[in-house]
Order: sequence, then structure tokens, then C-alpha cells
Amino acid sequence: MSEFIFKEQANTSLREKVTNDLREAILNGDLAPGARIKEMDIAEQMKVSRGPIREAIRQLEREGLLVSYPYKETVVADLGASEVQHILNPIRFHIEWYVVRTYLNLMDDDFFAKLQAIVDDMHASVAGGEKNRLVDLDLLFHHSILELATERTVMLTWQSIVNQIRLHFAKNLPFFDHDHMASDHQALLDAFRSKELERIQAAIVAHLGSDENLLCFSR
Amino acid sequence: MSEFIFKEQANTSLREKVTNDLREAILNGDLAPGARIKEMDIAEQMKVSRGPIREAIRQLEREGLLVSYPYKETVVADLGASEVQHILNPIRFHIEWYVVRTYLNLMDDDFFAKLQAIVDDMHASVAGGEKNRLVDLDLLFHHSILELATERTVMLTWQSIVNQIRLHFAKNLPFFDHDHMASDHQALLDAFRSKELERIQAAIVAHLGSDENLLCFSR
DNA sequence: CAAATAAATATTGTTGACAATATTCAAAAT
DNA sequence: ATTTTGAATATTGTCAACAATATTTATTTG
Repeated sequence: MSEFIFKEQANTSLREKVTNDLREAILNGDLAPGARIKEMDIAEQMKVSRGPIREAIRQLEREGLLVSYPYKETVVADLGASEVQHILNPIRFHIEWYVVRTYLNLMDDDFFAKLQAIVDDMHASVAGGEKNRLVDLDLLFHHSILELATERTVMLTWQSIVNQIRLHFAKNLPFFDHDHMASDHQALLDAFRSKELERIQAAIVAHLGSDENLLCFSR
Repeated sequence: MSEFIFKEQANTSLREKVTNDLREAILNGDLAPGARIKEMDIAEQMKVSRGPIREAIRQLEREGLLVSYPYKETVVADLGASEVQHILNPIRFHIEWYVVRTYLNLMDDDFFAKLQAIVDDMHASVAGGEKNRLVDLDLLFHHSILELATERTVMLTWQSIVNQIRLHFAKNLPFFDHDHMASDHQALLDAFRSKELERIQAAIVAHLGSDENLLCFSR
């Protein structure tokens, strides 16, 4: 057989689509924090049975987007800014810094080009006022970095926090300096290109570490 | 109505019991890393239908104990020691250090007594050769600390890694110095009692931070 | 005999019905 | 009027049957 002409057809189960759609609705704000999730409602709107819905709920619960009270109800989670600042962002920082310093040698021209394309798109999004796209690109940038790692735990941990970060963005995006968001990632990329660990660390700290919660790692 | 005489009856769904039993089996080693999980097998052994089993699988997947390949199979996850060292333990460190420095004022005599009882039990477990109990007590010690925090994210993050830590323990316990495990926690507790932040930080670093991955935080 | 094809089996994915639990609302009692 | 009780309703939890997909085995074909 000829090989690798076509990309493998994604075998997405209904459950997976439901999970994605539900997550999207939460991050959109269509389902605001505190909103109750009624299985039957969702099932009817999506024209599927409750089975896949329930499985999706279990998954989103573990992603921190839903909170479920047995035999009672499940509601959309709320998230304080301080939790992002003191807990989630430091974890992001830690993982990313680990991956970067461990897999720096895997960063080649192709990789840099890919990141540069994302940053360029970010600038375009800012200019065009496409705020949601800006968030997607921001997280895609970081996702691309984490893809360098082979450890399953890296992606697993990322997935356990990334959607809470998205929720935070959705809530607070209006208060962010969008220009700064784009140029910040350019600075990160430039630091990667230099391959100087200290400069890279400083860039990541500047990007993720707030002044209130300064982190310094050695090695 | 009279009040607070009886403890609230735990309303555990079947799904929850299944989740706990499955998790237990994995951590016991009854289901070793790589072992395939056949829904029907489990369902028949537990005498329940596949519904709750599938929901439990989704949950344990997000806890990092199972890996699921759609339409194919789900297997018990494997975990490298380096992932614990470089990713999970640093996250533990971060959360615990955040909670301790933030909620230090909540540590009262009752709290210390509770931790002391756990440490005493640890020593007893070492003497009695009850290794699994030692692990439980170790993690209970840290869980008790995290309970000081009110942020939902703290427990959520802990839950997303604690069972992987347990899996790591189950795999490597024979190579640990059990005496040292117990006395290490006594040192932590003594540091808490002193309420000196620098001493506490040093104790946590000594406990969780390896020399290869030294962490230092300010504030 | 080796490779391709097709039938048979095993396993996961989905559904709709039924059971258990919680909530709401109206009637009764104090 | 307030509380208590109990029926009615809504919602979540569980199940067993059916559908879709993957794997294995047997069969054919060159």
C-alpha cells in the first residue's frame, strides 16, 4: 500500500463530540458559571441519548469546568482570578519551563517557523479585533511547545488546567492588553531562538509569573 | 429539629463505588500497568451494568490511571519515575507551599494534634511492616494540609495527581527508606509548629524537591 | 505457501425504558 | 400563620438490548 498520503480519519465518538460542544458552550459563556446542567435538556438539544452526555460530564468535571453533586445536580464551575494567579499559572510555568529546558535541542527552524506563524496570526487578530481567536492562538502557542515532550503526564496535566485558563480568559479578556499579549509571545519566541536558558527563563517568568508570586528555579 | 447528632449519610452512587474499586485494584497492582480493561469483564465481576463502569473509566482517565483508545480499548496507565520527579512532585511542592504560606494562621493546636497523630501512626506502621498503610498515612498527611485551603482548585489539582503518586509509590515502595519517610514528616510538622516561613519552605523542599530539580520561590 | 478476502466473534458505543432520589406544591394539622 | 405531611413532578442513576467498530479466524485465491 502507498503510505502517508492521507491523514488518518479521526474516529470521534459521539461522546467526544458532546464533550467538545459542551466545553465550547461553557467557554463561550453560553453556559455561565453557576448554570445548571440538565442532562435531558442537553440530550434533547443535541439529539442524543443521555449516556454520552453523562460520560462527557464526568470528563468535564475532572477538567474543572463542571461541579457535580450526586443525585442532585451538576453546575458550571466558577473560578477566581486568584486561583489562576496562585495555582494554575504557576503550574503552567513549571511545566513549560521543564519542557523548554529539557527539549531545547528539539527546537529547529521548522518549529520556530510554526511559532512565528502563530505570533503573526496573533498580531493580525489584535488588528482585526478577533478576541476569541487571540485566546486560541495564545494557548496554541503554548500547546505547541508542550508537544515537544514525550511524557504523557505533560499533556495530561496541561489538559487538566488549560480549559480553566480558557474560562479565565473568557471572563477577563476585556481587561487584558491585547497588543501586549501578542508582543509578549514574540519575546518568548525570540528568547527560544537565542537558546540561552537564562534569557528563556526570564521570558517565561515575565509571561506567566506575576510579581506577587515570583518563581525562580535552578537547572 | 435537633442538630448535628448524626453524620450525614453518604449518598454514594454505584458509579462512585465502581470508580473507587477500580482505582483500588489499579493501585493494589491487581490491574498492572498495560493491563486491558474490558468493560464487560468488570461489569460481570462487580455485578453491575456497563453504564457506571464507563463513567468510572472517563473519570480515571482524567486521573491519569487509565488510557483509552476510542473504539479499541482502554488500558492501565504506566508512569515513569522521571515524570513523578520532574512534573508531579514539583506541582505537589507548589500547591503545598502555596497553601502553607497562605493559611499558616489557620494552623492551631487541633491541627497540629491531628498531624502528630498521623505521624505517630506512620512510625507504628513502619514498625509493624504495614507498607500500604504507610503510603495512605503519608498522603493523608499532605491531604490534611491542603484541606486548609478554600479554593476548589487546590483539591481538584491534588486529585488530578495524587493517584498517580500512589501508583508510583505502589511501584517503588520497596526501594524507599521507610524510617526516613516517617521522620521526614515529623520534621515537616515541627517546622509548621515553629511558624517560621523560611524553615517551613526548607522542610518542604527537603521533602519534595530533589536535588536535580531544586525549586526556590519567594514570598 | 503467502497474501488477500470474507465470515465469525469480541468489544466498544449508543439508546430508550425503568428505578431511585430530590424537589415542588398543595393539603392538613397545630 | 407556620409547620408538617404527603402526593405529584422533575431529575439523576441504572439497566439491558441493540448498533457500530475492531479483531480474530477461516477461506479463498494467486
